Amino acid sequence: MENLRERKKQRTREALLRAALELFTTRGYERTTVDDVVAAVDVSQRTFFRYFANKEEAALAVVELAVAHFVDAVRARPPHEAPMEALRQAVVEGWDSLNDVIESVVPVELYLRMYQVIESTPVLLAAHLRRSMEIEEALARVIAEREGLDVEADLRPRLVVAVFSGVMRVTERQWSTGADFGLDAMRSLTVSYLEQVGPALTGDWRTN
Amino acid sequence: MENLRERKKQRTREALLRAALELFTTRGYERTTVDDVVAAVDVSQRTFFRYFANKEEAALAVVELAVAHFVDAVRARPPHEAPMEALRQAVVEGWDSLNDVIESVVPVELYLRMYQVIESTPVLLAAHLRRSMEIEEALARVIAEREGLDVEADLRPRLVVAVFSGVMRVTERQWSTGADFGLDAMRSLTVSYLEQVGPALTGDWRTN
DNA sequence: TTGTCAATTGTCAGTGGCTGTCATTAGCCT
DNA sequence: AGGCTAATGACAGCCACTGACAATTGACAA
Repeated sequence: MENLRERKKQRTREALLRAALELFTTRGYERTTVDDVVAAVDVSQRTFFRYFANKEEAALAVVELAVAHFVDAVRARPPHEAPMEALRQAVVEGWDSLNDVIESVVPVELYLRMYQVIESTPVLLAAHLRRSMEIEEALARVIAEREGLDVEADLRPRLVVAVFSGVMRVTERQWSTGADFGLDAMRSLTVSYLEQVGPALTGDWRTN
Repeated sequence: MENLRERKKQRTREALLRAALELFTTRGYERTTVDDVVAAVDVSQRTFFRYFANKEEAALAVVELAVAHFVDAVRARPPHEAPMEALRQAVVEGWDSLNDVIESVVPVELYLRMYQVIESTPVLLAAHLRRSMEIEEALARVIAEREGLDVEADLRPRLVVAVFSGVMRVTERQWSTGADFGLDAMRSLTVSYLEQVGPALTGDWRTN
């Protein structure tokens, strides 16, 4: 952010993002045209598509931030932790700092509302899931490196990550459709869901 | 298929599907326009959109068939089996009959090629993943009913299904990018991946 | 068989996402 | 100040998709 030029670009991007999020969360994603967004910022439509590859990208930009934060948290975990435990801890502890990370870009409240829009808009949910798959691949490589394994040769890294992500997705969904929709609620939900994974996989559901 | 009218509709739909699949698998999904497809069948573009909600739906139609077959297989599992085992058996055994199910609509070879197109086309992969989520919800309800539980109250049904689906997705990906791309290869891959889930979740990766 | 009704299809016009191209503007640097 | 380059705008065009209405075609009874 040395140049005036750079600062201006930054400001344009942020303005577009804010306007998009505001419109998406109020009017809905589908019922908001790109023209609506650019009109609010007073730039040409072409400019929008120079900052965002497509409409989806603008909608998912904030989530991307949170995701990157989580991946970093996993990388920062002490190497002696077992893979599953490292993932679990990264989520639980990463939640504390997440608030600040998001707030530095947009109001957390806007982030939360956008999350609900994503979960309830088919095309956005689809894009979100695909992106999650890419993250899974990245996480698998992190885990593999921690354990000194080859991702291509050993199935386990991708498997733990897949299982973990599966649980997280169920949690997310429950969270986004539930009553208590805040960051704290998400953390406690995460913990209780992860606790139930073991029991759910064992054969005897009747004994407890 | 009583009426001539009904038969004609059926034929039009099949013709569109075949043409679409053929073009998607040879020219690629993105580089095939709907106009290309309708030109091959000689109907209006509007007609295409009367049979398929969108371009994606045509691309995913065959996979949908396989998915439905699998869900039925789960429903048919004996009630005394543990949830995870029922899911596992449904996949493994369902594979035998899958060949016939698919062949009754399109050549299996076309199905397999289409599968690779889906996995390698971002927008199709995204749509496929979203659809998988809906299937997961359906499966969770099946499992819950088998066990006499309330899906909303007990977390475990959704959790097993999520874990299982996560593993299946990893398997699919490996399969679609691997060398041996046939139905038999998929079954053996599935088995070996599911065997590794247990080991992957335990903490001690070094002891075996 | 024919006439009427309903379902299927075609045509057309239009919207919205997205891209390539080229001219214009605006910050940068000597 | 003036030339260079990056950012933007303006415009034309492609493609997916939709609504509306007219034309066609099978169904079915008189």
